Amino acid sequence: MSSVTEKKTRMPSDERRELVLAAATTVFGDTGYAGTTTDAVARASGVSQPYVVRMFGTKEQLFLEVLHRALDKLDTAFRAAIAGDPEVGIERRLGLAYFELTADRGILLCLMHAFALGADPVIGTAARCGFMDVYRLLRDESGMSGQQAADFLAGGMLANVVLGLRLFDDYDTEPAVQELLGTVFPEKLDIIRRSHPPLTPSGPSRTAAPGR
Amino acid sequence: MSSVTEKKTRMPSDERRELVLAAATTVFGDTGYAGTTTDAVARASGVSQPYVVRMFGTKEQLFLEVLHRALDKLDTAFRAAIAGDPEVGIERRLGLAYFELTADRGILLCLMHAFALGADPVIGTAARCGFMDVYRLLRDESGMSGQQAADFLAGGMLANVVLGLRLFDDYDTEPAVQELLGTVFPEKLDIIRRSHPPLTPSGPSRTAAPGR
DNA sequence: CGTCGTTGTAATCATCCGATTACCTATTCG
DNA sequence: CGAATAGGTAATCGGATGATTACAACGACG
Repeated sequence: MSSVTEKKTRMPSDERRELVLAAATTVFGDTGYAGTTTDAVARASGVSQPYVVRMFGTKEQLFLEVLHRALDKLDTAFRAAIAGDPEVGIERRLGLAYFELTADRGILLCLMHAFALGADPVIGTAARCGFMDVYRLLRDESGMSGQQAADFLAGGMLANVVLGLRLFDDYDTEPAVQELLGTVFPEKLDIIRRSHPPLTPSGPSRTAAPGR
Repeated sequence: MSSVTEKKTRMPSDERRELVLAAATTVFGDTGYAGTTTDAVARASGVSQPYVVRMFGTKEQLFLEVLHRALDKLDTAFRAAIAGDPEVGIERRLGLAYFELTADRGILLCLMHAFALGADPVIGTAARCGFMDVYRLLRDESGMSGQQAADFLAGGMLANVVLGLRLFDDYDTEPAVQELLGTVFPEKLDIIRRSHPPLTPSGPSRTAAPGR
């Protein structure tokens, strides 16, 4: 079995940690917090299940790190947009920043899953704080009014739902889906579409790793 | 132990079934599909765990029934709003209908959970169909344009997130929360607030039932 | 009354899954 | 080199959980 990426030398642990976090983001995004097993994260990362647990201590803490990472990326993207070219309207700048985030489904889907778990004492608290931080960022540093910020957030939430529902999978067969997606993503629709290929029954094959 | 609702006579099974569905809606809303156990649903319903399974066959089928019930209530409420007083603008009529639905957190939260599970072959399919049915209803039978319908949906999604996050719990302590909620729920804010009391650490005590 | 379908439960099973333990291997440092 | 530390896995455990089975209580009907 000669994989192309076969390595004799060991990967630095920081790098491996980030790799696991990225894989965990994808898996948690697809199956939610309670619905994903640490083993699934391990397989998606190419490491063993006990190692995932030992790296993060707990599945809950792993999810919290995934959540913080996602919120960080959102924060970074929005701040860059706010500091961007003032010739372009702020809403469009933010919208384009959001579009770039959709390239990684997991980031936005993990946020949605967290936003639906407000009743959880730990995850809910973190999610509330993160959400309000985003709102405050939009309202206080983008020059938007509270109403504008809320409207922008609302559009983002609809976009998240569209991603979570995998509506793109029905784009070709459902006219109403085409119309809706056209208004939710008025720009770059074809690009987003290409980065969200339909889910084949067997799933888009990632690198296979032996089971538990 | 003389409970007030102590009954000698047996409850009709249709009624009991609806009771279990309502309880399941609340529990699934709080902890999501994968995160809730059939035992939790049973305890919230006051019946035994095996009975819940036997009534619905499978946890998955139970959730599907909960989902359909929620979509039905949404459909019914929106159709009533569409047929309502034309003196009032359609958006306000629909908004008020949505407000009434918030009285039962579970309905909207179950929808959100389902909307985030698009990758699930069974639940995802049902969720996509239900969501698009709602969109088509708004676009085709309310007189709204596709853009209006999408905007209304976006506002609804933000409202759902606000409910899922339990932002009302922080209303008194966070000024930004007050401002945001004021713009998300421009009407009846105090009424919604009263129907969404903060979650005490031990949880708002429902009727206790013996564990498994 | 007796029997039969319906409504419901207690006990239990088989599986899954997060976590722990014990162990192995690479790398660093004296 | 040789010991020590960090990176990593195989094996396994214990509890949770969805589902099944066997059985009990109720109620209608002859």
